Amino acid sequence: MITEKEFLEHYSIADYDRPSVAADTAIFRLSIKEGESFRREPSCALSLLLIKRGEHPFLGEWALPGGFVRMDETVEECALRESREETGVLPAALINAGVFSGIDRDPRGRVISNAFACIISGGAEPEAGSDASDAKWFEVRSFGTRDGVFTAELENGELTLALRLERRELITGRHFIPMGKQPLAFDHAEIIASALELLRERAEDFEAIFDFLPDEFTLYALQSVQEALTGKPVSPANFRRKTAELVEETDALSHGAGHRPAKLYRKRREV
Amino acid sequence: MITEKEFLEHYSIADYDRPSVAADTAIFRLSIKEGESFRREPSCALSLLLIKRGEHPFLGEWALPGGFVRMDETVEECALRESREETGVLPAALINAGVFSGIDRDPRGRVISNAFACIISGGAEPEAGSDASDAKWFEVRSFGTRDGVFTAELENGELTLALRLERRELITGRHFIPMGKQPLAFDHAEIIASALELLRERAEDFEAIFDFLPDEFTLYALQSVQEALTGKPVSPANFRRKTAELVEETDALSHGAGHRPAKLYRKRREV
DNA sequence: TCAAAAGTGTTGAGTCTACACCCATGT
DNA sequence: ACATGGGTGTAGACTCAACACTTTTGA
Repeated sequence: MITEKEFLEHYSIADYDRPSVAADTAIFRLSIKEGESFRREPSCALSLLLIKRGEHPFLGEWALPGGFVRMDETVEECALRESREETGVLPAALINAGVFSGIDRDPRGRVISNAFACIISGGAEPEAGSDASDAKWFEVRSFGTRDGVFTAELENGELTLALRLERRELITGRHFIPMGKQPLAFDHAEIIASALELLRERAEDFEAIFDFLPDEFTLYALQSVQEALTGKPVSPANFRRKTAELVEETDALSHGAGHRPAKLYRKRREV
Repeated sequence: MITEKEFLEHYSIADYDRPSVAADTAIFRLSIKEGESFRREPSCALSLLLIKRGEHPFLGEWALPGGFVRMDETVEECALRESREETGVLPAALINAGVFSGIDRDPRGRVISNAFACIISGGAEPEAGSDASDAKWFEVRSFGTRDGVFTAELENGELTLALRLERRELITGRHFIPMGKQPLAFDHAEIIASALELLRERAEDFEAIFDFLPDEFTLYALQSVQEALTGKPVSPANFRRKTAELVEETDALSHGAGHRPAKLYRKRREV
């Protein structure tokens, strides 16, 4: 009987065939649309960062930022790194959106991808950031599942990408199956569908919405985030009550809009 | 400019360092404990399948069933295969429990593991199945998080494995950090903690509970499953009402217990 | 006969929705 | 002045936990 030390000395993991591992990131933030009048608060919309592929495969097509996991980083670290490389800042949250391991999902060979939804905090104007590159923010116009079909529209001012996938419940969980060719590289349409649905579920439970905002925010802003993610309007009075225990007041006030100043709130630390 | 076809002809994915990919499965089922009297319905407890490692590394320690993903199967197919190899049946459900990619989690080298919670339907007596092997069902005695510390006890009649991990909320999501050496190989204590917490969350939403039962079941059985997973007792009257829209009656009745027969129900197909 | 589960009804507490209403601001 | 968001109050609908109660069975 050999010891574990001896075993490991003779074991070579490279003797076995193995896939490559990547992390793909669906990076979300809010894009702010100026209000029509000096009184009206700016409204916000969910935006997703896509890059135009500059190399094969899928040259010239739109894709999620992603890359191979290095030998000295975890999958999460890889996703954080990718996200920072593309946006310049660390995301406020990273949500695991599942593994995508279809055998032919990458023409270069067997690549297993771990998908993440990344949230960038503090809204920004469209087209800010690394606009020199081929990265562009796409506004998520309307998305959701109806009659078992998930649809979404991603638009960037010049072009609109329309997604359409069948949503199916299998024993391995929820899956999205492309209905025809999708306007995205690899299986990224499926990843986006999963990430969007995940994000909406979280938003309905008041979970991911804080991550889109700075540390201090008005309740109106928080409500706008939830409405942007869920698509459902809520009455301000009721929203205020439902979030009452999730936030705490600060002394600061938000001045300068054409209406009564609002208290700034902070996310309440769990007890 | 070369075409995609030319690019792929010269691309060799094997030129890059890459990790191995595994799937680890936390396989759950219910174990039935006979009632004390002829009248009392048998009660049930959540059980988890562990195997005693017969080879290095972690020789002799308890671990989750798992193995490397083959080049011709997806991660989910691998998990289903593992699960079937150990139990002889296909699981009723497979729930993604996250990626575990710590750099030193496997002494053989870089191994990234995708974790799954698998549910085996139709309760069974303790020690049934492939008892010749080193696989054993461990009853999950009590588990949960209190004051930021997750604890669980896994017991198999002869021995008890006590888990104790710190639960921390990071920007990359929920993580469990072992408090001292855990009585399981690799990082499997962390995987088990994640899987158990996931399962409990689902059970609270009436989600995973159907998968533990045969197609037709009594409401009492369904309630027992939920109580076993959540640890919280419910009143039968209220449980019945809350599940009313999730199930549909069948014509069959459950006879032979020392009390009034119960209608058998089926899970309602979604509309 | 009787313990146990099957099932129904009810009551009171709490929650949520919708609406009405006043407040404070900056142009 | 006034549009706009900030913020409180409240009636009616709805939900839910708890408890009481009747029914049906097999040994």
